[in-house]
Amino acid sequence: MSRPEALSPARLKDAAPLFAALGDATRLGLLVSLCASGPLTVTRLSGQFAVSRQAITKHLDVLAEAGLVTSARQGRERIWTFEPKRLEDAHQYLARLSREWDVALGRLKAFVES
Amino acid sequence: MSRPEALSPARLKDAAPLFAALGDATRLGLLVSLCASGPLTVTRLSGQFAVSRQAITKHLDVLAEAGLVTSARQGRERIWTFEPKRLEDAHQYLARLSREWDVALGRLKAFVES
DNA sequence: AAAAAATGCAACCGAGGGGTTGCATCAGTC
DNA sequence: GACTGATGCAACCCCTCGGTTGCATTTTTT
Repeated sequence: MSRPEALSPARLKDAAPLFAALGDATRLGLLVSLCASGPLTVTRLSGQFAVSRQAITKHLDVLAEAGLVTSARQGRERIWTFEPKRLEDAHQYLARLSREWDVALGRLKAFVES
Repeated sequence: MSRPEALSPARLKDAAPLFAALGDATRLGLLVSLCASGPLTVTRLSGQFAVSRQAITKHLDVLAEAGLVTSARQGRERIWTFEPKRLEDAHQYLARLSREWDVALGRLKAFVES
């Protein structure tokens, strides 16, 4: 059993694809759009970017694979929706790293003062 | 003037490379090592991973480019140190996105109730 | 001064990422 | 049923990424 805060290699393998999905300006832009304007279709989204609709589709697929968006067919169009859960996961990873660093600093301080 | 919380395209262009640097399991592992064990050299770090020293060097260069680590020559070796500032930046980006979403939800709620 | 350790530099390689274009398909609309 | 709009699918292209190997360079150490 590992503490829930531990940053095990297994956790890293889960975190990496998540951050990778966030590591593209167009994809971040898509998330912002979906956050601000609410659920949208591909064609509507691609109107806001300088790339083709198919390129946007691929980006949305990547975001969906990472769990950052979901989609649902509705008649002849597909609606894409932002999914805040995974964003919280990403936040947790960063918090854990940060905490690990603080702990290390504490150890160093204790060592210097001893 | 844009509010400091706004997620402008300019901010996204800054955030994307940062998240991209975090989007690799080996690089996340390097950050964890540097956090937990304190500043280390390349050879010492590469001992903990299954890839060559040169591969680790490239990863460290990527992390340095993103501002997540710094390095300093010391005699015949180079010491790599974790840099917590940029991690805080990443955290801020996520928080802004999350907040934007909450605002949108609030608007939706107000609309439904009107 | 010679050997050993730590790093730097450069070329190369295969896979995947981001983008495009063209065409097929499917669902409303007149 | 014919037309139009929104997607889906597939092939292709170029370039970056992660990784390798081989060798040069710089500092210690003996």
